[in-house]
Amino acid sequence: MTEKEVEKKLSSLFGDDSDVCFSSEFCLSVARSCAAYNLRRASRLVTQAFDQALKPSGLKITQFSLLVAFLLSPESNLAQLAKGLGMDRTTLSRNLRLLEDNGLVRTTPGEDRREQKVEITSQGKTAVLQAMPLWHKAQDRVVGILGEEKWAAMAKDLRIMASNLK
Amino acid sequence: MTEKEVEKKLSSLFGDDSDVCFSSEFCLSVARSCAAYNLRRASRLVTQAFDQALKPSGLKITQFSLLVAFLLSPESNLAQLAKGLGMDRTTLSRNLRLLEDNGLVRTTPGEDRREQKVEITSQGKTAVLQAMPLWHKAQDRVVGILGEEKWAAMAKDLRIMASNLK
DNA sequence: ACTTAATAGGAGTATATACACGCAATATGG
DNA sequence: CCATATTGCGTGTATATACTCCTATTAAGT
Repeated sequence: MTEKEVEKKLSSLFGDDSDVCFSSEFCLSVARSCAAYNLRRASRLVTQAFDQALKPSGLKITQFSLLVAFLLSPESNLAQLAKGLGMDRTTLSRNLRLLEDNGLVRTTPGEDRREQKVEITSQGKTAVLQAMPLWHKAQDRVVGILGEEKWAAMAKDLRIMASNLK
Repeated sequence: MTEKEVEKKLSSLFGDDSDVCFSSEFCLSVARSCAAYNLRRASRLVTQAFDQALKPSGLKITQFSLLVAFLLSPESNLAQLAKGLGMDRTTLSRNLRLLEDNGLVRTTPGEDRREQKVEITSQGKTAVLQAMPLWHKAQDRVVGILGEEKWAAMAKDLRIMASNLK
């Protein structure tokens, strides 16, 4: 089947919409409005900014965030943590193993022997302390783009979106 | 060196701040304000929502976005596209290869024989057409959380952040 | 107590992402 | 014209992410 025949078949299947669908205007409106595209792009760029800033500490922003999360919820098991982080359980497991291999956290079985409890090590604490001023610098830079107020509003809305999708 | 000795060393290195730094209050304020954490979490959850919705089409939201981007900028080479997408050049290359392996796009060398031009195939167009109503459904669901207006404002701010970090 | 849920977590596989490095083609300065 | 710089892109490696299936442990129902 030639390309033109396919085009005709598409037209018969989807009607005149198929032309509209491939128009620059339509594609542009999809790209500009798409929640996933806009969030993912910003997320990529912000992640890069933080990772570059954190480089001297040897941590990536994902790892820094995890360590702070462990400090915040030392009693949680992995599933609870994953839920709070809006992250798949298995993703957390794997990110965790990396931190463990680097000696930043320690995992111990809970009383319920199915559970794993996570403890931050002194090495992990040192890393967080080293990273903290670097984090501040990146945070100031990124937040400075919109200004404190707008960022606070966006952060609030991001949390609302997250809590509605969990 | 025991854990306690490490704690003491940390205190002498960083002063009283090290205690403050590990307090729940402080960690909570970091987690609540961190641009990377908040964006990444929302991005993960929104991505999951779109991926689930798009499942019947066989596309992930990343692939759908790329196809729409190719439709929008058929003249761009990979580096230009990557810049527009706020994505590393090599990431785009690899995501592209996947689409090519699945027959959704075709790459041809440009006149400048260093360049690769990307063309969407008829199979790719069919996939986009199939995915479009599914995308709409996910988009409506996600945007509905905040409402059209707030989402439009957030999308605008996300673009501002992105353009300032590129 | 025994059977059956339900729960906590890991392993296999696949995609998404980026950095460091290297190669080929083009552009540029002399 | 040639040497060098620049540009466009691929590969190797590492991390981040999630889905599907699997095992071990505990909870619940009878």
